[in-house]
Amino acid sequence: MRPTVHDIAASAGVSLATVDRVLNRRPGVRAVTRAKVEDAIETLGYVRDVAAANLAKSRIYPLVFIIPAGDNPFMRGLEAEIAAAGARSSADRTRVSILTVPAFDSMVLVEAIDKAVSEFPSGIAVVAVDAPEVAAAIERARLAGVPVVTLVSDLAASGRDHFVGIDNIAAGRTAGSLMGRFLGDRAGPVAVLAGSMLVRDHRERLQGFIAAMAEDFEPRVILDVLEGQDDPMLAEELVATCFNAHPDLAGIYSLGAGNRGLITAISAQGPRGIRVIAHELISHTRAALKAGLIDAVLHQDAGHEVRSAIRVLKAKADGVAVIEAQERIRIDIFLKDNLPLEQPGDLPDPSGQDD
Amino acid sequence: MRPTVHDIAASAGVSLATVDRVLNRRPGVRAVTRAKVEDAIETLGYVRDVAAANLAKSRIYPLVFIIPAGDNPFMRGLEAEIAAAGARSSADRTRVSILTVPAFDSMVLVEAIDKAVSEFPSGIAVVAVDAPEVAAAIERARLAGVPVVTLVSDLAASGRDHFVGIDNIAAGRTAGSLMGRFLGDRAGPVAVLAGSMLVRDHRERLQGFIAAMAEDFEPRVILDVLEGQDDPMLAEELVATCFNAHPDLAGIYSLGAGNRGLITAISAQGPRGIRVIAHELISHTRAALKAGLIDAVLHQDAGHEVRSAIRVLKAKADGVAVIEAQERIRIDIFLKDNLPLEQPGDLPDPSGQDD
DNA sequence: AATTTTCTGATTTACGTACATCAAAAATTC
DNA sequence: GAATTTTTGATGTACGTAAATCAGAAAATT
Repeated sequence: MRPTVHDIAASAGVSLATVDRVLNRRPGVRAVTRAKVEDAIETLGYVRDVAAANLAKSRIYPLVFIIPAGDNPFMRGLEAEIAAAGARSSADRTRVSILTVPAFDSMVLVEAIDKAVSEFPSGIAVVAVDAPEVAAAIERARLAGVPVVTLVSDLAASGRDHFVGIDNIAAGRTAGSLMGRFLGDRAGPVAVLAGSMLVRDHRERLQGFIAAMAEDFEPRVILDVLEGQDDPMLAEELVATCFNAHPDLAGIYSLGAGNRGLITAISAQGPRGIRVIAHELISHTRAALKAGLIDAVLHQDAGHEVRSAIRVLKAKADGVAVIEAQERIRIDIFLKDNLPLEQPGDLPDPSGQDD
Repeated sequence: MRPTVHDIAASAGVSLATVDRVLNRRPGVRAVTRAKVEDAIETLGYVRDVAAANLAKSRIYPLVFIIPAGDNPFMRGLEAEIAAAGARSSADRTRVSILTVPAFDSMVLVEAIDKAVSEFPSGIAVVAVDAPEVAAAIERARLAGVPVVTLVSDLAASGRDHFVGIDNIAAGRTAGSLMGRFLGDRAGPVAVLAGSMLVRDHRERLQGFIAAMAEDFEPRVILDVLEGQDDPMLAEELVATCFNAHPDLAGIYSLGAGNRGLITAISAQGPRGIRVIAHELISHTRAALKAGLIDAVLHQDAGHEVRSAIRVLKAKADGVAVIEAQERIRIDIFLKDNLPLEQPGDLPDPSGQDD
């Protein structure tokens, strides 16, 4: 049996109340007594029974998720996963709420963070825009004692407690490596379609992609990045223009959420054997993968990210360690041959694959 | 606040004791009264607080893992992950024990299962050999009321409650698809190195590989499968012989655990531009991937599988539902560009990436 | 109607921790 | 050494559920 507070008290030769004072950092314990207790805790290997503690405290963890608004399918899938986690929330003593803010707008995001902090939640998860004022807001949250994790897109030099998301440089490198191999000897330049260079994940993917292409597949021209603002119409227009300007285009890497526009533009072209690698498995990319319009899709599992964010925030709130390996988010690579089954519960988009 | 048993009792107009009898299926409740209580449960949306219940029961879950012995690095990594989960076990009220049995030996496996069942654990996780006698043993476990999950390798038509592992047909298809694309126009046959056709996962990978190659990359000869029994020496010999017999060999798919032998044989050959796809990211395949000897590694995360098996067995023991998406094991695809960092804790092998 | 059997209620203890209160003891200050 | 302050002990209640006991009520049987 694992030791309890009673065992600690007996072993240290003090009362239960004193043990409690030490454990919960309550005042009124002499340093020598505290040391005795901590000694007993150490030697007996006591670990607090969190379930019992939470029961006694009847504690709940209010968590706030701040994510971009708009019709970005990945973000809507993320929102659905957050809601799904919220529906299960009674089981893990957590209550999640969702705040949506306009995409790529750091000032509104800052306001949202400050507002969330003012209600002293147990933790905040935020899809960050990479700007100094956002970092400052997160720093304020930290000072207020509210743990913050960044979700999907990270933030340079901020005090966030943890980043829940994939290694986007590695994702870009992977895309580059696959693109290089898929192209083989085929000549022609490669285009890159992004959402915005204001978000760190897009910048990092681009960086990784260019680096991998340069290292291993030398004489390959990579055209200037097309910024589609994750807007289907704009993305379609940019891609179509690019097709016209470069009849010998060999491949496209779509690293943002402009996939609907991309797919429309490709379909309109007819089969030209262009290699296409995209991000996020949603209904459109899934269909395009099956149809052979897209060769590979890199993916991050929104459900896993949400559950991971919740676990991490709870752990930070309790001041306990997380299982690092469990919280590392994978870069999933999907070909048409390893598509997961579509879940009935998947509303518009999410692919439903997880930890 | 979520409703408690007291609320149910009040709402149904019965006593706490009766509610308890209904909730825990104790005898001595008339059908009409039971209906009243269940009604109240339904309308109030009561869900039992598992933490409090476990506290009251001071219940622990003894779980048994039965895995192959021998120096198969993946299995040793699995064992390490089970041990790691065991070290954390106090937190989740579980106590795991490990039984190792000779690989590919169904009779010994049957004995091990029967022995485990005889001690009435809360659940059993077993790396199955696909044989009828094993299925029968699992059926006996079921009849004894012990939940069973198969781990890594599944079992045809058995009463196992759940399979924790990847979709091996999809894994084989993915390998085929990658192989086809990586080869491009390069001529020459493709070899397949397996461990044993006695385990279902190897059979299914082969099946998927052949199917994908046949469908999408038609005129490509796939040589007869080499069965290396997951033995480094034998595997090396088989591969070397194959090299000699087929100087124009274009690719190798290693779907079992014979990677050390494979890598030795490839290194001995010098650079011949053969495309190699292997399974399981362990120290050898990781090094070979970095060195360019292997092009891609398909992987299943042992840590995730162990945690998933524990979650599922606990859920089955409690008779509650699992989060399906969380328990789906991914097929990880690693290129040299998306290798996860090596964890200091990774003893010989496991790659440490998870849910 | 009397008896037996089956249900139901009331109550208590327990799980491991949190938290509050009040008294007693020890240490500190003057 | 007396007064004060700080530290410690003892005790009780609470969290939500499990499980047991015993008495009493209701139903079924005779």
